[in-house]
Amino acid sequence: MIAPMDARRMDDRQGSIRKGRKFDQVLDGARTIFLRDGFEGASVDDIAREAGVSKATLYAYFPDKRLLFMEVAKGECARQADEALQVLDLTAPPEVVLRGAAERIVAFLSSDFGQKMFRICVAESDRFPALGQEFYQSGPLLVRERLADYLRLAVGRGELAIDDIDLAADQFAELCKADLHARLIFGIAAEATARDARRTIDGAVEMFMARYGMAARKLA
Amino acid sequence: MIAPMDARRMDDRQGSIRKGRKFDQVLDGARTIFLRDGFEGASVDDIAREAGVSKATLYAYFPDKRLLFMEVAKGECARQADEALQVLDLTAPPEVVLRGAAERIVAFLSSDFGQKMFRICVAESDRFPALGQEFYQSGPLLVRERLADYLRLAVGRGELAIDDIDLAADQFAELCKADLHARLIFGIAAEATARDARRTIDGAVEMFMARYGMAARKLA
DNA sequence: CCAAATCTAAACCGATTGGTTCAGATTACA
DNA sequence: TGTAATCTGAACCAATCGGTTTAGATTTGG
Repeated sequence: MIAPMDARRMDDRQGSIRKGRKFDQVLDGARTIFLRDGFEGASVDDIAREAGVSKATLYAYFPDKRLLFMEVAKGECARQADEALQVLDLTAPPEVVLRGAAERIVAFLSSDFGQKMFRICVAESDRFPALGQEFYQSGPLLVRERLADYLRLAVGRGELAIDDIDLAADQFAELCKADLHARLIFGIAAEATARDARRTIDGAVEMFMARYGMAARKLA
Repeated sequence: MIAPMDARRMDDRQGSIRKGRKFDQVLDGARTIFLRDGFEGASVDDIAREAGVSKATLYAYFPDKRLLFMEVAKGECARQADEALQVLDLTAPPEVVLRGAAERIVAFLSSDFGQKMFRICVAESDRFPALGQEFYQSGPLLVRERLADYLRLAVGRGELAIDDIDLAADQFAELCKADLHARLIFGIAAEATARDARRTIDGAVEMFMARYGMAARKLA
């Protein structure tokens, strides 16, 4: 039951709203409960209990439930994005880079955190617009931008032929969901088997290369 | 304020649980409120008021809120699916058939109903598993099956070359979401412009044909 | 026209919620 | 040490919720 709060004691404490010493406890507890029960489903009392903090303290840090959730979501998405899209050798052939990217995307979609956060943000994003936008920007949009950066690189190298880079990036990300995402999100499958993942990833890479690889250009 | 309840007075009244004359009123009211407020967000009192019916009557038809929502979702999804995937000339060239299918898929994703139902089902599908499964079966799965049927046809005709038909169908459906679905779902864009829709649809058809069209086979 | 089926309105229940308040304990800091 | 900041715990609030009950009105069909 010991929360892993290692290297984040005095880092991102810029213009935030914290005042005291139990800031991290609150955030950790909130993350646990929100991920377990969703946004509406999570009660503030539960969060305070899990955090080992009085409700008064919690409300001293975060003026309301939404702000608290936003903070949790923001931090966690940034963390996931950082540690996911780091170690990719962008000089490798497109098939290799794309496969690596696909593996990371699939891993995120399949993860417990990815699924629950997606669910919550989708659910709440019309009565709570700021949340949807925040998630979109630090999720799908970020992935698209990184992918687009690489695609531009590969096009410059003559490895790929793409006119609408943004569209291509979105298409690839979307292909990585095929058959997997819906089954997970709607609870048809509890988790993605390695076989399913491989099938989707292979399919995505092959399709992308068929469309944008240089081999196809011989026909044009 | 007159609900359009035309040709469904004495049709699907098989083994259901109705007893009286205000069945349709309840369902119509429930649909309105559920679509406006979501599942958790909708209060049974609101539904009864909108339906012009007492709460006691409502509970005489539907033992609880979930059953009521399931009935609404089931009926509405079936209706949408029927009227959407009907008028397609399957003998036309693949580019044409696929474009037609893509247009319908995009239209559904962009529709108010499509968005709200998706949101609700995603949100509720882990604390309410039957709902997620019901939606998956009468939504994504149904689309995939119809698409797969057509693809098999086209492959038999020698117009396409596909080994994993189910995967191809999923890929196509997924490509139709590129850049559109996320922006709508997370409230970045209020609605899809005709230009955006065309871009996504063209992109999906071109990519699919590049991968599975007969032209590509010349290389293998 | 009467009796059975259906519907109504409103009161009611127990539970839960997000959020507030406050007197007093604990901590940090100088 | 002393004082200011921080934290506690529990009581409290108003509101909302899904669902039940009941006594009586309305409709239906024979």
